[in-house]
Amino acid sequence: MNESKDFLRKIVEEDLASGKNREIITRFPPEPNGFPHIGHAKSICINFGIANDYQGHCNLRMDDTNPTKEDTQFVEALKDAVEWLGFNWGESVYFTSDYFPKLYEYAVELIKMDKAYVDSLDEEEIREYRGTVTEAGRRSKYANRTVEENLDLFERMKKGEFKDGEHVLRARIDMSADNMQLRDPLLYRIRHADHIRTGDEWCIYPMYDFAHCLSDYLEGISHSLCTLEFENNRDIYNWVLNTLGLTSSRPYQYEFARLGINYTVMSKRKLLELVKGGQVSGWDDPRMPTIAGYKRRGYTPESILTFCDQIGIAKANSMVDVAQLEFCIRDDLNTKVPRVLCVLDPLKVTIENYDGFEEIDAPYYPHDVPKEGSRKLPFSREIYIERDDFMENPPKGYFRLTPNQAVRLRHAYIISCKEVIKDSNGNITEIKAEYYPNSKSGSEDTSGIKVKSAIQWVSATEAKKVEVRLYDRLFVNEAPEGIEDINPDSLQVIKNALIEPAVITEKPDERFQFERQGYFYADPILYTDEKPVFNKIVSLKDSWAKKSETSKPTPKPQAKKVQIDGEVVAMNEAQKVLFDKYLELRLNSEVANTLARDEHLSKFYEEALSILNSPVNLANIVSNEVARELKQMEVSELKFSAKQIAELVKMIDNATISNKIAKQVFEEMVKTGENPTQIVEAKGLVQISDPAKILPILDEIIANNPDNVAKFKAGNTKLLGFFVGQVLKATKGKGNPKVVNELVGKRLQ
RNA sequence: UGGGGUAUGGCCAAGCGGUAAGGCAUCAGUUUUUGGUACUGACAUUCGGGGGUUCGAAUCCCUCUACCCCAUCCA
Repeated sequence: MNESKDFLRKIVEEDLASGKNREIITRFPPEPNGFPHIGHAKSICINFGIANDYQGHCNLRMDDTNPTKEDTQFVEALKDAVEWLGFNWGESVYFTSDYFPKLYEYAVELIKMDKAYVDSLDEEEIREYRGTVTEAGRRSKYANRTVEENLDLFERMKKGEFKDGEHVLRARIDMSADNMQLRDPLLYRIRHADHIRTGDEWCIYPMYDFAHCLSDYLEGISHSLCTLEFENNRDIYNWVLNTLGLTSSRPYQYEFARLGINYTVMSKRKLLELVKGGQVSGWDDPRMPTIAGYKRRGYTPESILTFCDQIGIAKANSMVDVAQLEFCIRDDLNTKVPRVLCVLDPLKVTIENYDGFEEIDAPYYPHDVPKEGSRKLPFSREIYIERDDFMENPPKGYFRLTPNQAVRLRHAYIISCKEVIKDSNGNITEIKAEYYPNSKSGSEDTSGIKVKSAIQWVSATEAKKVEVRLYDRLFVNEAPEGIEDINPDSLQVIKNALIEPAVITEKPDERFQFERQGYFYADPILYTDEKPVFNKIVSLKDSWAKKSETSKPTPKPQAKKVQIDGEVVAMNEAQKVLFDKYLELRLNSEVANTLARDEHLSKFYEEALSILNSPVNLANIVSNEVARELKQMEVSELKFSAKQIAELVKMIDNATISNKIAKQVFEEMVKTGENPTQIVEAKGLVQISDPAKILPILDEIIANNPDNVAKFKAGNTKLLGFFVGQVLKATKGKGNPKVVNELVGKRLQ
């Protein structure tokens, strides 16, 4: 289906193909300090999904290195979430705390290597000494303690001889590193606190940067996949493993963008605020973006999985539209759940010409859902319909019941309105109606009456009273900051909705479509037969509601953003001299500019120029191709020389090869450092300019692509490139593109 | 501001020098006893802006701009 793979899977496939890894082991490493949300679901899908795809394994690991924040209720929630989503972590759940003894040993090892030291600055001093993003930091005076002192101090830290914050263990890296994370990062801190698993066994705890890479290593993780904000931490990740010499079959870290959804908050801190502040009923409130919330609301694991699959994996920060998630759950439930009739806001209808009672056999599933099953729908003289489904003065385009418009009762008869009863305030309290006896739904309908819609209804005496909870988005703002953006109407509890009896007595499912309204879920906690409670999972799409909305205020003005160009740094004297000289050599000013501003490039260019007097072509290839290579390495590391470039350009100049071939040759030179002439000879890359040789190839291509020929002739000139490309491909790049171009143009005129 | 990232339709997202995939949303139309579903069609002459290289650039080079991350004893 979808052939394109995400960049992580590409990396994995390359590593497998190159033999770097034999087995793919990933891990999902949450900190048990909150309930997992849909962002975690994305991470779970990535880590478990990739492991599954490549017959590997994914560890579930609780990253429990901070005893003051973690709690066992969260480890349970995490396990629930993974399990509910359908993934299997195998034998056991891992805990970073299981590695505390090993981690301690590694720390001692670093101290012995003099790569770590005990610092005794206080918190504020440490911050101060770290410097800022623009200023280098300076090393603490404690950094020059001897290895013996450090060993002693660290051991005493472990023994509990010091108070919280008195000392920390730090890596000795570089206090002036551009990457702030490398400014002697903390490895261990003292925390006299009870840990959820180790209790009071430890009073020093490893920091994330130290514990994570080593835990990965210890578990034999091959690919450590995390979110973008850890990009800066990758350097320490590598430093720790490299410094400890843990380099064979070690893990590597790759980062992807975390999930953002509009009208939703996704940080654990903010979610915790909602829970603590009582804005929601708990972590599993159906309005919460937590896995527990979605589960409680009635989302299926499949729908979440599909969603994660649809949004893709990339490195660009993005904000996914909630509509995408809603689509996934609708799409899933559409083919799965029974349709039933429920009236949320009942309006009484008395069918004056109907006496008696009957049970109508009604299928649970519509014609387009291939599932079997039906129930009995009681029908009688008094029924209830949705208040919205009657209008005394309807707008045009209204399909439901009006004084002049009949409507079908779904699965039952067609009725028309005879009289509207109102109370003293003018509110409609009842409709007197008539039914058409020969209009019964199905083959029995011989009435010939055409109605515009069918509406839901329930029989007054048989209907069951149910509570229905309607949820709207928790926030009114597309990018909510916090509780100030909360939607005051996100929860609407309807105490007296009426539902057909089969739903309660037969219980054909726990999820239903209430016809014409949406999908609903029997609340797994509150639901009882005496007092049924349903959560709305999601509305059905409603093109009528959209149409009848008061004309939208936003046709959006949106002028195109004017982009202001910044100042370009001026050239210095030497550069200016070069620039002028290059202009005199008739170089394009942009090329001259590129060359003049880069010392290495200009030197390289001058050297090549001294060998071959072809200033323009040399300049072009140096400022483009050579510049690319020089971005990644020093001149001295280049495998090719200026002399070879001159040789290459010479072949372009005398038309032995085309620019296209030159690129191919250049690539080879980059890899092997071979002489261009040799490459051309060895590969037979001399270009073909003879039309007599090209024409037959072109004609064959034309014959094989009649569609594209037609399109081209119809004016789609973009296809010129297609034909040229095809010919070039057929000649393995040797066709002279200029000639080919001309020929295609002529041939297809 | 130093460093590290990222920019492709309203929202995601493929694409890696040769015809701008796909999904969501939107808009039309067909089917429909759910204003649902399904189906059909429309929806980027252009890839953050500007230059350059090339027969040909979203893709290569130069440059500018915008946004995100890093200065927790959090992860």
